[in-house]
Amino acid sequence: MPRRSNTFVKTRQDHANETAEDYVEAIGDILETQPTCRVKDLSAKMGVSHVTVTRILQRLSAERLIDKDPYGPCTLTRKGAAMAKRSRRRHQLLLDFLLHIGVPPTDAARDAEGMEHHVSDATLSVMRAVLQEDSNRR
Amino acid sequence: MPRRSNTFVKTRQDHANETAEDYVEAIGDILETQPTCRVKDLSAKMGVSHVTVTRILQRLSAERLIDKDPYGPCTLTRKGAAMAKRSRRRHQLLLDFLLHIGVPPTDAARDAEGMEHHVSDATLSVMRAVLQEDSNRR
DNA sequence: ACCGACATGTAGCATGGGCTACATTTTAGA
DNA sequence: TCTAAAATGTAGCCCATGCTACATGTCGGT
Repeated sequence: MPRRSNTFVKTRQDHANETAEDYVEAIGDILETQPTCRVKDLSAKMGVSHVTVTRILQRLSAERLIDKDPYGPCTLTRKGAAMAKRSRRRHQLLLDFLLHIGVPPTDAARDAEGMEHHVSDATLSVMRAVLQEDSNRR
Repeated sequence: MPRRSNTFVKTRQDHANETAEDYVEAIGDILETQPTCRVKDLSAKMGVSHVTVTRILQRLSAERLIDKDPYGPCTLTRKGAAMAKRSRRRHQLLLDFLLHIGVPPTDAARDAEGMEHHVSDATLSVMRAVLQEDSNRR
């Protein structure tokens, strides 16, 4: 996924980080609705094979974002939980904003997923401000 | 780049399409400011090595998005120009919207780059509507 | 006309994320 | 308890995108 201009060069590392955020967030979501998060839960949620999930979980584990034993469920470390929380907030704010300006829920949900990793803090702040302003107004 | 939930599974194909759009749009941009678009122009603009550009241009050529001879400059085919135009509009609309709601120009530019491929037509329509509405209002 | 500098192409490697096929472990039910 | 099904892991493949190092083509100036 290339980026234009001298302002920003996207590396594989960035890419891997996005994936990490996606998975950590997904794990967080799952752990809110059920006691454990298993490979099969993630493969269902992410729409990929269990093999892909397994490999990615190995990386997350190496990066100390999750704890996981072979054949066991996974849990978030403090670090992982923090990342999940940040990611979740960002995601939620984006979704709220899209809904607020009138995007149909289905599209808003999909777009929020995709845009999540590409929205700067500056833009998020503006979105938050717009939401607050308009909620005060009524 | 994984996607969540049953609603959407991102494939390698999607990925390649994004890259194609990015490059075709970049070629279009370059051809507006200079008579020819060369590999080195693209590698500078995209921030990658000339090798990466060369390989991607081969794919674009195979897909009939560009015309290119070895060691020569590249031009957009009708198909490529159409894709570039669509991409450009989308990009511009997104950028205008971000600026409109008050995102600082530098951040807006970066975010528009990243979000471009993740914003649905539904959301773009809403953004267009917001822009028009507010321009009428004043 | 040639030669050197620059542009472009090619070989070959890495990494990430996708898969199928097969191996192993867990676990539930007979 | 023991065995079959389900879950997970491993081997090994594909493709996209990134790179460096090296090979080849182009072009301008002497």
